[in-house]
Amino acid sequence: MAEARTRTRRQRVEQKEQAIIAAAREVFQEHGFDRAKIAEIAKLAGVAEGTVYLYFENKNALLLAVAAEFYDRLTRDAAEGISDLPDTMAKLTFLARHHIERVAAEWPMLGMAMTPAKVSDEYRQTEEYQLNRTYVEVFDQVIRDGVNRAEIRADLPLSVIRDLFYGGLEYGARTMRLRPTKTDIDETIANFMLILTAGMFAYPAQADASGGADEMKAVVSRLEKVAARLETTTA
Amino acid sequence: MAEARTRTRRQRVEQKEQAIIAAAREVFQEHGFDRAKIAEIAKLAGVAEGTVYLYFENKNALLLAVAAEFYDRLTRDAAEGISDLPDTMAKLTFLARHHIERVAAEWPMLGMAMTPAKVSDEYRQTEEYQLNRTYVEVFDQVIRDGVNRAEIRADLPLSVIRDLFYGGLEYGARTMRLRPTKTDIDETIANFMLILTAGMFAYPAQADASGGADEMKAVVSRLEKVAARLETTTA
DNA sequence: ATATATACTGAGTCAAGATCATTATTCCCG
DNA sequence: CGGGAATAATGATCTTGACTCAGTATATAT
Repeated sequence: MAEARTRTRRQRVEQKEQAIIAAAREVFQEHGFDRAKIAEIAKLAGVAEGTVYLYFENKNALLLAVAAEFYDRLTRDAAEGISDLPDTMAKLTFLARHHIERVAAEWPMLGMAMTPAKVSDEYRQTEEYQLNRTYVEVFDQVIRDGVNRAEIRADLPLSVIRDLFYGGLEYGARTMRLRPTKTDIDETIANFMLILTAGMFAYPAQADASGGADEMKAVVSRLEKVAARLETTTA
Repeated sequence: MAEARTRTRRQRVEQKEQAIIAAAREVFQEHGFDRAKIAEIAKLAGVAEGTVYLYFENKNALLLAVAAEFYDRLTRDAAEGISDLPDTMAKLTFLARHHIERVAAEWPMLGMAMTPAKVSDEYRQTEEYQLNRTYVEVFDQVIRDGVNRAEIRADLPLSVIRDLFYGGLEYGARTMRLRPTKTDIDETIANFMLILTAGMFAYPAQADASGGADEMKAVVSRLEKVAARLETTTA
């Protein structure tokens, strides 16, 4: 009896917490962190301003709660998405696409929260760090597996691979967001993976067994696109 | 005479502006943007709080002025540093080192200023964008040269290469900053370049029989000419 | 020397995050 | 039930810091 009532009370409390988080997500999404006002969040959640501070220490903690939900989904979906894929290449391609799509959608809001301003040990004790670490662990495991399966070179530090992968994706997502003409996400990811797998240099290692036919096709294709664009622009 | 007096007045004014910028740099450096107080900057610069607003529209404009100085140095040093280097590999290695060292030193302060919060066309009209674009142009030119010299694959969009390079470096710099044990910068850069040049996959490098190599060069050459013309026309 | 223009000042305004004394609600038990 | 203890919620109030502006000082021109 007391059990049941306590539970319903806790449920009510948790429901209110969820309402606040949901309101915060919406307001952060619309205005960005700095311009979002606690007053608006409170109003949208149907509580008084002071109530927000009963549930969250401050505005940052509120952002963090929103980020935590986001990361949970992100991590779960990443782990789920790669589970049935056959090899490292397929897994990484999936992760790249998954990341770029999610990040493109929510980075404007979350970037602030997740970009570490602190230093060293201090940062490692933040919740941001833990969230990020859990997420990135999915990627790390793919790479470790890849090394074991002899699909990935064993002489590269995992951290360098990881930084290149996610750093490149973050910038790539930004570029896509800023481009007026929509860039093709599949093509971007394909090129991204191509560099990571085969390198960008034109050294002998570049070509596959087919004697460079694929690359030739790619170049010709780009040539045609550029030429076409040149015609329309100057015409 | 009037000339001279006008000049000395302007000099005084510019000197004061410099004093404010210098003070701002110091205070931003110490506390980060959000926690930096205009009051402290004004005091350090030896002017009243209101005076700061005669020189800069607001706190953001002040940060931007600091960023502009930083980018000017950064761009100049980058262009200078690569001028005598023999090939693309050497140039990129230099740029990577140069970037990671500078960014590691000042990103905590400047990251906020230079990370675009806005979207699309709006962002392109900001000064941040122009500063960044000028800096990155040095890199872009290295890549274009590399393609012309057949050192870089011609089938990759420049933007993807650029995003991977600078995105990877930004994350790499962050990792080095956060690592308690100092990681070796030379080793990190070497690994970074290794992935970018040769890829991280363990596939056997299948050398290209030179069949088709000449044709490829010819196509690439034509492509680049067309692309160059396109750029000058639309720029 | 005086008038005009230019530069500077810092007390005051305002917005928004955070606090806390007060009020409302829920729960427990006689 | 009913009253009182615990818990939850409120919003007026406080605080901080970016920004303004009416007034003052300094420089320039005639």
